[in-house]
Amino acid sequence: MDDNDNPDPGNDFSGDSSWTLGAESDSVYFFGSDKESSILSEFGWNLQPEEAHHRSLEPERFGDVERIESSDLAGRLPLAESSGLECSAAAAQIGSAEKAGDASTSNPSVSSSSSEDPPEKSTGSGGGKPPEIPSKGRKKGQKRIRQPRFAFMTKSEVDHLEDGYRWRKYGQKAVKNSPFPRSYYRCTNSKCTVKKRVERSSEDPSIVITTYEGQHCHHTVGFPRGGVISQEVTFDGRMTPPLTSHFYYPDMSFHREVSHSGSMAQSHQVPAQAREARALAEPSPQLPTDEGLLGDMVPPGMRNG
DNA sequence: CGGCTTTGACCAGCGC
DNA sequence: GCGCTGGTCAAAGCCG
Repeated sequence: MDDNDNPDPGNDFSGDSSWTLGAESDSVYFFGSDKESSILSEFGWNLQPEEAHHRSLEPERFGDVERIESSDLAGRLPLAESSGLECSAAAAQIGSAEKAGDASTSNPSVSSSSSEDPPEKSTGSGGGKPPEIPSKGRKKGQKRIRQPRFAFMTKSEVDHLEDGYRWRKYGQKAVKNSPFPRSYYRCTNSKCTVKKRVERSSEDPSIVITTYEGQHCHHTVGFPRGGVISQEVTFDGRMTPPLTSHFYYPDMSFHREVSHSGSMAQSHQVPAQAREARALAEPSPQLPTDEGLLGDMVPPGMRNG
């Protein structure tokens, strides 16, 4: 996208509103604009510039994350848990609400058009056909539909954090401006379209940036590999280091900072509105542990299990 | 043998 | 229109 030597426009705080606070974040938290301070303070956030900078990631990597205009905030916050939705339907429904500027949540293509649906692989496209068709799987002309994402940073020595779900790696790419490759994972559940990207921060190699896309439509499988809770907690058999993650919930429009010190229940600086939204979506602040790491991370609206 | 990772190639989107 | 980059595919190989 940008040149290596060219300072990332996203990192340029003097730039305009293209900069967003959350790595994955939304247009709500603008840097370098009046919007920023007003909205942040409205949410009860009181970020110092340095802190904000510290929290920020390279936005260019997350530019495709759903953006939520502040005016749309109220409508997006109570992204209710759609417990009854089918896997693909749930994903498609969410996906349909974004990307397109129209943001009309009533997309009739809900059940059929999600390009992220399993059929993409199993049926058509490159799947069973001999390499006759030049296109490698994706239907041509069909827009890739992005599902809501959220990202969080975790100080951890292991790249792939155990989160209770099983993932299949389907790709790895070198990323621009980073010596570390980015890995692409997909949920092994055939009906689940959730993906995640894992990469290390180029600025702080000890930080793992995990980006989830989509919504699980099933429960965790427990902790299959090793049977213990998240690797970073049990790493080396002890609770070291005290993990700190920064969460960015573009869809929820709030951020949460969690200290992993035994319990992950500590939340700081959660905007009041967001807390309200959370309260609406989840009856109990104490999530059942069978949700695994994700259970405590994923905003209620993004879970569907 | 099934599941998973690796890896090179392909494709779409975006900025210039 | 072109080039760059991110994202995905799928064949091949590895491993339990």
